[in-house]
Amino acid sequence: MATRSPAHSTSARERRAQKSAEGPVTLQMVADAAGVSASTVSRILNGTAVVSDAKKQAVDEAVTKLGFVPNPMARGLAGGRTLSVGVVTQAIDSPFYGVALRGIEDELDRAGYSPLFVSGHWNATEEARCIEMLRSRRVDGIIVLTGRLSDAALKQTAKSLPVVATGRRLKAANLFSLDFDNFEGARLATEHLTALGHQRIAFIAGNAEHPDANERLRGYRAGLEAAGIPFNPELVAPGLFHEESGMLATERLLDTRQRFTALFAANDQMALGACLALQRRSLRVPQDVSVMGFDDVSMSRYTIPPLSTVHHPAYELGQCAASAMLYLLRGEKPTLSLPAPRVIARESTAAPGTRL
Amino acid sequence: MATRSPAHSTSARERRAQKSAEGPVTLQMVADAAGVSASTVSRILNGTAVVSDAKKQAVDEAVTKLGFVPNPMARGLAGGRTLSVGVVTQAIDSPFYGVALRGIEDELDRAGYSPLFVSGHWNATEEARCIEMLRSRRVDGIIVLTGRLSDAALKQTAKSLPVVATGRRLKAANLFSLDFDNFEGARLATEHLTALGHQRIAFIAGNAEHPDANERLRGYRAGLEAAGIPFNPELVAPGLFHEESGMLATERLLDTRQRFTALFAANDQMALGACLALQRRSLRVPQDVSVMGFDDVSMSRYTIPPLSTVHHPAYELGQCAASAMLYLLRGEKPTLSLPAPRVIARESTAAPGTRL
DNA sequence: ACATAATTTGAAAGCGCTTTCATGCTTTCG
DNA sequence: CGAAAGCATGAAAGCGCTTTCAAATTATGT
Repeated sequence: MATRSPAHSTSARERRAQKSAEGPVTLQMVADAAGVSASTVSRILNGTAVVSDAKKQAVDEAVTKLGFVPNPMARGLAGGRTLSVGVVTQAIDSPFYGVALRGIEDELDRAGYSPLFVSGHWNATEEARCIEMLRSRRVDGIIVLTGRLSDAALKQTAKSLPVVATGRRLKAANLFSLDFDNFEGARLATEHLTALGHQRIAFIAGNAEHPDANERLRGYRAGLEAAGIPFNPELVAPGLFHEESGMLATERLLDTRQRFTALFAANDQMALGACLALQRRSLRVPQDVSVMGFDDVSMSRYTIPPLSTVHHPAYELGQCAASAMLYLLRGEKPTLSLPAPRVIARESTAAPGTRL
Repeated sequence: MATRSPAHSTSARERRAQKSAEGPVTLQMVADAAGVSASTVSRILNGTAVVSDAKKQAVDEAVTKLGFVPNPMARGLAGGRTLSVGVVTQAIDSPFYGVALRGIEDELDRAGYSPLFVSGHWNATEEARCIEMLRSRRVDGIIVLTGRLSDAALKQTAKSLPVVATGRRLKAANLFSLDFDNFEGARLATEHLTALGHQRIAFIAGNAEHPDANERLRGYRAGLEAAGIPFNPELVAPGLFHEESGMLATERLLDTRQRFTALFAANDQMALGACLALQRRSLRVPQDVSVMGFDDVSMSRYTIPPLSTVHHPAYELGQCAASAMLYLLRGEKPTLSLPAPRVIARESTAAPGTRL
């Protein structure tokens, strides 16, 4: 480590001063302290080669004594890895995806990786921008939580970077996809309702461009069919996956004067909005109409009444995605799958009593 | 850029091949393409020095033509900056902090910075670990959203890195703190209740170690006092800021047989739990007891009944914090403050009617 | 016009780490 | 016992960029 010539040492001096104060300990310093070469320290730290126990000991001591922490940027620059994985989420403040992010964070952390979260806001263009940004930050891999990006685009990025995508079902090298069985979940939910005796079940659909939304609609129809109930398009209203839209959809449904004794919303947030709309019309849940949600967002246990819903394992989803990424990064092929959907019957559903 | 000796070019060749395939374009490549030196390109990119228009033109063209994206790691290593700021949040999936994170993300993004989120889980030790981790990643600054870390620790960190902290009020060089007026918010909420005619107002407190919690309790007492209502410790129950604890606290309150016509919870989540507990005891909100929350989490508009609460500007909080960090990074002194608290009267509060 | 100051620009030295490559060693075997 | 092998280790070459330093060029002063 050559010292700069004293003539123009202004910044050099500053930096040095900072260093002696409490500044970054470098590999070289550790090497000096342990009386070995930098290469050896690096080798020990990474377990890249066999090193005599004596030196290993000395280095370990020096590391703890100096409190050495490798500089990830230098490491990344030199080694081509950053120990960070990009996560494209849609909205960091979504009650559902938020917990998935926590799952990712926890799992990645265990392996010494750090997540880099960026939000695509359900917008393909923005998602593409996010991915570009993550690449420029040289993340080691990318996890895409659902979103609107085309499968082709995903496969394309998988050509240069391991990719894990949720909410899709696609096969490609270097790409692992993880899909929750939305169809089955919705079918189960519908079955729960028909088993209770409901015949006229309304449905609030999700955003049509959203892959999950269509699966859930399909599941609803399948559930109906299994119970021998004809599908009535007048009983389904479009929604946007948020409370407000659930409320509006319910009002619209009510206005059509179609009768229904149960209402199944494609997610909990819309179900919540639906409950409010129902209440405003003096309809009681579940006595007058049963309401069923989907996702089992944490808050659903505490709504009034507590919402019956389909459990969608968000945390596990995040964990699995992260875990799969870790496999990919190690060059292995992940073989993971999500828990099957199951309905959580709480108090918003009951056998049809009073009719609408 | 010297080429390695052909003898051991295996990896070099691979890398080169990858490069020509679609790989990372380097500064040097741009320089070559534009017929200038790397230094010049760097200068142009960073606006570090005056460069002739002709060269600037040529470089700009080369950059867009090759689609050059600077490698942030190299940049960080060389320049000592990473264009990233660490954000220690408490739980990435919190309904309140989630939107603050979005505010941070948006604001930082505007300036070309990226946030690095880590969760401290309301645990001082973990927060310290997070900060350590962020330092090791060489973030340019750290934003700490409330949390349990000691002020001293924060000041210490500020000695080597700009720090913006929310939920505190402390002065130090290189450190900016941003505090929402929880006291005033709680006072206002209580005032809202007393103005409605409530005399017996119960309070569900937050976690005692949480700074905000105490301020809110103080505000409650101040509000009571202003209305000439004596403070009754029997009417306050401790909570943990989540739904379950709100529910339990309410049950405990009900069990003491203390009468109250209104219930003020230190946050919306607990208020929600309280509503559920009340409902289970066949107490109607607001006819039998008015319920007031705090935070105005997005979901509160849609609870049954829609929750009266104090608006806590989470998004703005995030934005301000990020903006302040940007100032600090530029070496300027931020002068920002948060909007004042205001109560949002919805349907969970009303004049006392039936008594308990 | 000539010397001197002011500009632009390139060469080169790092930033802190990984990874060859080469070098002394110790080991093994004919 | 000497040659071929095997090991642990260090020196040095980058990774892609920023920033000095000095050289080259141009503008300025007398």
